[in-house]
Amino acid sequence: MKNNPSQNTNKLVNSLRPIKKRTRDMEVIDALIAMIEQAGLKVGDRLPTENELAKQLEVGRSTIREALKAWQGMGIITRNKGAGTILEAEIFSNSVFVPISLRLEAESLLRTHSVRGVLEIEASKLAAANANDEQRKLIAAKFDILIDEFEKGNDWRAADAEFHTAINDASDNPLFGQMINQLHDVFHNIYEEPFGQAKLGQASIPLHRALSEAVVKGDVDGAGRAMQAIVDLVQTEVQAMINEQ
Amino acid sequence: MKNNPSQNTNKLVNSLRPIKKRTRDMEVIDALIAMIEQAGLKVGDRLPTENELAKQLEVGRSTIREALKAWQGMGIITRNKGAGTILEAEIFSNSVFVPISLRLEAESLLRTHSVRGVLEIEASKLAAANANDEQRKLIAAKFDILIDEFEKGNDWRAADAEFHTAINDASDNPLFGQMINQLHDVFHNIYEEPFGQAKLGQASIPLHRALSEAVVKGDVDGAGRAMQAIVDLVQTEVQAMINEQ
DNA sequence: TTTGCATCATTGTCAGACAATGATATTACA
DNA sequence: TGTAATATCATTGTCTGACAATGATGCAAA
Repeated sequence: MKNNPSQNTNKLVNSLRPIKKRTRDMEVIDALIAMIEQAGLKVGDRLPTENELAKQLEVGRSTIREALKAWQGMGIITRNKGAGTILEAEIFSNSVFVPISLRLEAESLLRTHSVRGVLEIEASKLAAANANDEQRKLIAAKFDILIDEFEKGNDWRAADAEFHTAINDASDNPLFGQMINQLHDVFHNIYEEPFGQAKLGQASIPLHRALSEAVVKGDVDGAGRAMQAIVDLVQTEVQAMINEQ
Repeated sequence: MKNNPSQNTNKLVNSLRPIKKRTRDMEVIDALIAMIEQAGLKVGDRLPTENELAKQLEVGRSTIREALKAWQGMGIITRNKGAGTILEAEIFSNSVFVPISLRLEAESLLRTHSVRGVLEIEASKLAAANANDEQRKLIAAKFDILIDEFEKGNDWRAADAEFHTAINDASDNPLFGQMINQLHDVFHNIYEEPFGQAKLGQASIPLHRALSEAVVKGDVDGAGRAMQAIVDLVQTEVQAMINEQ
């Protein structure tokens, strides 16, 4: 083996970062983000039509369409033939999107639930530690609503979601809430397909009292244990449902 | 207020699920998935050209392009002008995508790291509990490589990634590994932009020995503690880097 | 062995046309 | 007057054909 320059050049090359290729529709995306920020468009608002955008940005309509298609794939917008294009998610100039793919199977029910459980337990502990007075009051109030709906025999799922959202918001790390919500959606997408819409978690509602109280009084370990108990109970429900099937 | 039917209809309506609108490019996507599964295409393989796909599926090329654009937005494929379209992620007929949005800022560094930390700690504990002999051997071997590279002063980041991947794989829940990897990517995307490519985590490498040993010998609590120590150390590094800046 | 060049294949962009559909206004009818 | 059917329009979905821009490949030249 002779004197080989490739080793040296490799080290040099490794210190380089790939040059970003900027295609036209990336610039369209940037322009759209700027437009949305400047116009103050909120979730649910309608975007300008494709033709308007094309004329304004001086590009072809197909280019606009391809850019919008990428956003549609990421769930940022929805498009309706005959109607228009609706903004579905908050978007900022420095946003980054992380797509995670899952396979929809019975087993992934347990998997998503167990990952979500880990995150929710941590978020509960953080909430117990970090929540301010206002947030603690909100959590207590959401719990009252939840237990009220539950005891009246109403559909408590919306109240349950609000209760958990209040806790996740109080964790001081919005990423927990985001990921938990996404996993929640996936979870329900999975089990509603093959299993119909069972009210999973019914038995765990009474356990929420301990969670609420622990978070409100700042008992970090207690919050963790309470949430753990809820997660465990739901898991046995899921397991039973899978076995039945 | 007269007899109002909306209350009753609401209850009925709530039990319905939205009908999925099937547009043409969704069917193109389905056909593509079937094609990829049937042809056994792997990550890194090239897809047929747009013209071929259009002719084969008897749709216009623009329809093919829009379908591919959606996949591109989700990171499933990359497309290169002049070259072709490359498969970048495994894809299955029952995959579902979870997009998560983050803002690129210093604080989200800490946030992503803390969420990732929670997941990695749990994955380490699961690995200690569930790994089979083969996986334990692999983890030990990956650790040897890592420490070797580290002591030689080489770039240890690839070895580090392989070590953690071995642990995550042994957790028996692939979702942990998936989400951890995605967060890892986000983390590095964020900090490489404003901070250059610092070798974050350098000081934590020696701590990996305790983690490796605990996982290999099945010490669940020990694995959790070791991973927690690593996470904490990296967090202080990140915090210091942010403060410096 | 490397460099420069010609050629080809492939994706990117554009324009124009028509179809399909949702929203809205108008009309007909009870 | 209120409701249902209808007509009209705006908007997205799809197709066709064309050309531009670029990466890959093979060949010749240095």
